[in-house]
Amino acid sequence: MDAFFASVEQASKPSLRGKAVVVGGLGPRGVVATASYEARVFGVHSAMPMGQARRLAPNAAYLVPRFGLYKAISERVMELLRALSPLVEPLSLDEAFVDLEAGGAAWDEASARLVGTQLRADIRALTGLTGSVGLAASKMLAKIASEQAKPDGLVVIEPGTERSMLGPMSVRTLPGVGPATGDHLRRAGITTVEEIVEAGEDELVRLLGRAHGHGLYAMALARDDRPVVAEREAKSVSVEDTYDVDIHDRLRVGLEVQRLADRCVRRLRGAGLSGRTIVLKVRRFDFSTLTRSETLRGPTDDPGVIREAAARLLDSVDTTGGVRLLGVGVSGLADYTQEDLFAQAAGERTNPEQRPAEEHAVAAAEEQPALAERRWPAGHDVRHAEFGHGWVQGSGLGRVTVRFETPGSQPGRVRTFRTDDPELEPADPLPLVSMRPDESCGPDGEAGAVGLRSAAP
DNA sequence: TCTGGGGTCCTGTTTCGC
DNA sequence: TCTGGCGAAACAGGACCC
Repeated sequence: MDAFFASVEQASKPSLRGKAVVVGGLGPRGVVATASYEARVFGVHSAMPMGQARRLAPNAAYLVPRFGLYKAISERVMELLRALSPLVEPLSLDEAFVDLEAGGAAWDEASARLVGTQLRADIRALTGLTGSVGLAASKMLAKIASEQAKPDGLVVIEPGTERSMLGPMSVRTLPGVGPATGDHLRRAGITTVEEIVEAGEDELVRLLGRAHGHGLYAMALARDDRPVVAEREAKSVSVEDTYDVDIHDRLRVGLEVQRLADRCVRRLRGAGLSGRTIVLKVRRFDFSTLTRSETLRGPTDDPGVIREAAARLLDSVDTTGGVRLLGVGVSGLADYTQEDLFAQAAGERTNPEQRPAEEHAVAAAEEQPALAERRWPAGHDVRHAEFGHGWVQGSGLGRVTVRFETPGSQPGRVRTFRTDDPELEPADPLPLVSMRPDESCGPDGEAGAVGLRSAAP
């Protein structure tokens, strides 16, 4: 489901359908998460600085992402996939591999095509969104097929045709070849997949190192026997913040690191995990990034222990000149168990009486009272006592502008209120698909990328 | 008003324990 | 007791992905 976030926003906001929509961070250092196809026409694409996007498409709608809503929709689609096979490997909220052979859902090209077509119809009926399907004998090829299929299509790569299809394609088509590797290969005179094959495995290993070299050579030959893995356990948990302006005050840097450590602990505990290695990440004013890590004697989820480790790590970092980003992470994860207590004792940190106070501190660090404009993030749903359901078009200077419409309605009218208007309150998103089956509310031209893996006959 | 946030994997180097 | 060697962890950085 490519342009997934933008598609969801268009589906839930009738006035945005057919229009340029950009979802991403709206602060001075935000970047584009997803641009609708209409916005891409202006040259806007993901990972682009928001400021640049605004220059290219000044009249687009700019919205903050609503992960909760995207996640809920994603889960419904994943359920559809799991009905096809127990082997479903989500890559992100909007993409997954399905091993159709393992599920017995398909065994040859014809049956796979049928399953793919039905799946796309089901996704549309269930969510009102369109998804694309790529069918092939391996994960790599299914992924390439799904890229070709979007928007709103289905592509099959037939066994036997893989090599000739890949040959003329850019090396950048292959998963794992980004800007750096692409440049590296280009300097060696390699720009297409068949040139990788011609260069030979030894040359690739020489250029890129063992793992990457071998892997890429195999990919170029369309050899990929990586299995679809249903449940992969998380290996790390981290949080990070980029600040609107660089932080110079060392004291403030320390405080932010503590806040991040607490947030990280909340996520860790929410997932029922603890971890052994604490990682501090610092991006300095000049965008140079460094990490410092420390490994404890055993896994912990104790906020005091993690805060102190992060603080120690910060001691070894020079922050003169200012920092633009700070992050705290935990890796070396373990399921949260009793032996934690032992680990903490071994880590000679916390005394038990301290713990309740720390728990309290973590709870109290819950999101701070928001600023007036922060209460009305662009794109979020609201309800007005008189005018009903709508969404925030923009806010500032004590005013908030709301468009009153719902997924099933006609494009609605806009009204402006004071940010402290008592009749206005935040609301939950409405379902995208209305109960009436004859009411179509598909977003326009949205692409999907559900990679499917089918059996080679 | 250039460059997010949350991850994974790999590599080269250093450290540590036996 | 000193030293060397070796392998496993730890550590730091970088590339990549969505």
